[in-house]
Amino acid sequence: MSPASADMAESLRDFDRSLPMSLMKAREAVMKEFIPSLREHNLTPQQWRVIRSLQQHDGQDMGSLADSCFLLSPSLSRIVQTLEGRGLVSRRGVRGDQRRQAVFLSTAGRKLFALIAPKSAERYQRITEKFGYGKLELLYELLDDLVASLDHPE
Amino acid sequence: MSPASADMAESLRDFDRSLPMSLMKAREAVMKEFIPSLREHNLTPQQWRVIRSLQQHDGQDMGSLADSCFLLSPSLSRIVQTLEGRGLVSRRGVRGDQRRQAVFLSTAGRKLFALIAPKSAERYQRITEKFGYGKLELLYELLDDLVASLDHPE
DNA sequence: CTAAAGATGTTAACATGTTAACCAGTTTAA
DNA sequence: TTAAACTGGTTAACATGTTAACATCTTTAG
Repeated sequence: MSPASADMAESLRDFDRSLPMSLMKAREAVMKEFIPSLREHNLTPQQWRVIRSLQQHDGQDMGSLADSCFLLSPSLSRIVQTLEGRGLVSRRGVRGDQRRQAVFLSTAGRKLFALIAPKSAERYQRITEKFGYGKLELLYELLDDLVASLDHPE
Repeated sequence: MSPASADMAESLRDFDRSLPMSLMKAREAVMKEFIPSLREHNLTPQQWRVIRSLQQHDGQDMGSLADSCFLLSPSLSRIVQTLEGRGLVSRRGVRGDQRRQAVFLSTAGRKLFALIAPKSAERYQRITEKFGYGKLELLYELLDDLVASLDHPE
């Protein structure tokens, strides 16, 4: 093997220690706690994010819903269509701007939220206990800090 | 609004503060630093993970490759097929066990790695500087710790 | 007022995530 | 030894991630 390629291999972090990888693994581990109860109700994590967001602010348009759920518009379009097909949400044009569509949680959607939310809260509680409240807060801070550091390239 | 649903909404963390969400946002922010240089060479982050892993341990079989890249087998199957089609990797049956396929980086694959790796290392360097080495190490520790906490449910 | 620019969403196309089903080769146990 | 169980890997089907193209409606510049 040439010295050049050996040097380059070493200049990269160990494979199992790359930052995106570690963040992904942590996210997977956390999600694993929530996904089973969502699957019982045939919901994906993304669909659940949309429902949760609507529960807090009903009638958001697609744009703000995409922002609050951290989803790209194409994904959100499909997800809302699916939820609409299942009767969990409905849409209505916004008067005054015919481009906008406001999305509303249906009664069935609200019922489903009420069914899942307690379990979800319980899982959070368990994670907080297992990991430690202080460390969890520290982790949130570091993550926010990291995003802020990278958001301002100048 | 009924008191019950209000309570449930409050019992969940603020929407923009859920743990999987924060981890995902941080990962997105970090990936944003690397994706452009990968896209210049028509590589996805996952394809790059496979190439990096092979650069370190050439000739891994699909199973260990999936483990080291943190990919599920179906995803890896497709990715290796794509890379094979582009002539970046090749496969060979393992003598002694006709189920296993060993994957090797081709000369073209090694060349591509050598082209991208320095930029990638440079990005890591920039991230470390912007965020701070100490905080980065602390973050790694917390993430590992979190995964370990959740891996042992008992 | 009207054409250009901008905003809001959707569709298309391709890659990955995820679960289940499946196939072929290997190991194990009766 | 041979059928059952296991292992390594692929394929299928559906949902999402991602970029680009597009259709509409709205605003704005001239």
